[in-house]
Amino acid sequence: MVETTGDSDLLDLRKGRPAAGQDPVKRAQIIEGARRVFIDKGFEAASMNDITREAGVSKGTIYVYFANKEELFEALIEEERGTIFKNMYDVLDHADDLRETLVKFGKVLVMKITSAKVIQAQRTVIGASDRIPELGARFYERGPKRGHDKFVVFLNAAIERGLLAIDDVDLAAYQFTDLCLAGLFRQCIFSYRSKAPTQAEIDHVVRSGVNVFIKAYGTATLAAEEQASTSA
Amino acid sequence: MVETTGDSDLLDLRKGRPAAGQDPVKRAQIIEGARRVFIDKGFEAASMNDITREAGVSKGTIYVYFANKEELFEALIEEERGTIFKNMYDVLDHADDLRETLVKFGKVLVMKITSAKVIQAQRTVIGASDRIPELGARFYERGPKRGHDKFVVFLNAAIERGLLAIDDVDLAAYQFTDLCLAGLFRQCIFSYRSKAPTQAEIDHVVRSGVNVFIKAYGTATLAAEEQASTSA
DNA sequence: AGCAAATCGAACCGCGTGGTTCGAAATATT
DNA sequence: AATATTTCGAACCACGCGGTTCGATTTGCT
Repeated sequence: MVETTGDSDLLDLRKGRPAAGQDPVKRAQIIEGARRVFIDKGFEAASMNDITREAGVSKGTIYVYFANKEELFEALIEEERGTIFKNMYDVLDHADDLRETLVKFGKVLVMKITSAKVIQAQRTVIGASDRIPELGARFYERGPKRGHDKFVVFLNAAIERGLLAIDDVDLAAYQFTDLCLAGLFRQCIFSYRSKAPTQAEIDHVVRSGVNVFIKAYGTATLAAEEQASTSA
Repeated sequence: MVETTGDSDLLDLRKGRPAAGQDPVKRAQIIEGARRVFIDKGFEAASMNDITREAGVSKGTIYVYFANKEELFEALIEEERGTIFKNMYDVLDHADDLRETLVKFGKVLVMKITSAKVIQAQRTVIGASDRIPELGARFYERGPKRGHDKFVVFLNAAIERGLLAIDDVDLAAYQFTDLCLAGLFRQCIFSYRSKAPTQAEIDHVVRSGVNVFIKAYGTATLAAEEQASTSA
């Protein structure tokens, strides 16, 4: 209702000095408090006073660093996204045996995405996506989508090596991801599972997923290579 | 806090006439209002006054039918679940060509699950699942899970007919579902797609998913049958 | 028409909301 | 030590919250 944003923008332009709130430590401290509150209460149920309490920072100070609740929430999600997807796709860079690389990649992927922390974060984002669609879109685009693109590159390389034969690589990449997550993601996100899948479960699902994927897209060349390595 | 449920149950037994709040029309009217408000604002942001307004029913009356906000919300979700999954698995009963049955099933599944309405409902449930895990669990159990079980039965029948060879049928059922949804569900739920997938997209993804599934689990018998029908 | 049941609608409760302000206190910088 | 910058913390705002109550009104049945 109140047009404070426009005013402060004008103030920012008035001087070169950007108002205040530039201490990264304080900023991190606020976001850390915000994380605890937002993640376990959701966007709507969370109150700025809760965050104030949890962060150990005065309300006034928070409003120096973040214009409003929504902006603080977005900053938090941006950070969460970063830590979640960091290093997730490193396995793809090691030119290993194709099957084993897929298995390793699948495991990392499933383990991260279905971990209790990440599921909770995703729930928060999904819940907020209804009222702030751009937030969910940005999360997906800079998170899962970016990883998907890296995986497409990986698949194309495997195709070039004659190991895979895929007509729609983009779709195949999605298929692989969802084969690895088969059932697990939906179960976790709906709280049907109260706990994250065990390592054994993940192993089983991922290995089976890789089998399906290779049976569908693996070439004779790949089969020959695998035959050779097992008989060796 | 207030034990109205137990009391009214006693009252119900006392006379043939059920205490109050038993008019299914009024009840439906309240739930319809609740639907509009809950679905587009989420559980927390929705207010009972909003629902009162939207349903055209007085606050007092609502509290005759539902003990509190949470109970009303649960009743709504229960209803939504029912309408969403109704008739979704009918295609499985028609003993058709296996491949075409899978395609039909996949299409219905994806179309329903990724429709704007259903996505919005799922977001609401997921968002609320953080604070009311049993709600999400119940939704999943009586919705997706129930359908999954039906599909497992279908797959077992196909195995018995010698058309498929599957070691872990339960897992394979999840794999099929997620192959059909490849990428789409996550994109929709995170608002990365602002609109539901087109019919053409669904066709493409489902057909590809079925191909992968059959390449992985189809038997020589199935291949021979398909060969025969195409050459006929 | 008469009666009992259901519904309405408004008021009340205590409390917390997000947002904003501002002087006092603490902290850095010179 | 003096100064400039941040942070604190409390107060204030108008408002809506979920929940509950209750007398007046409407409704439906006999």
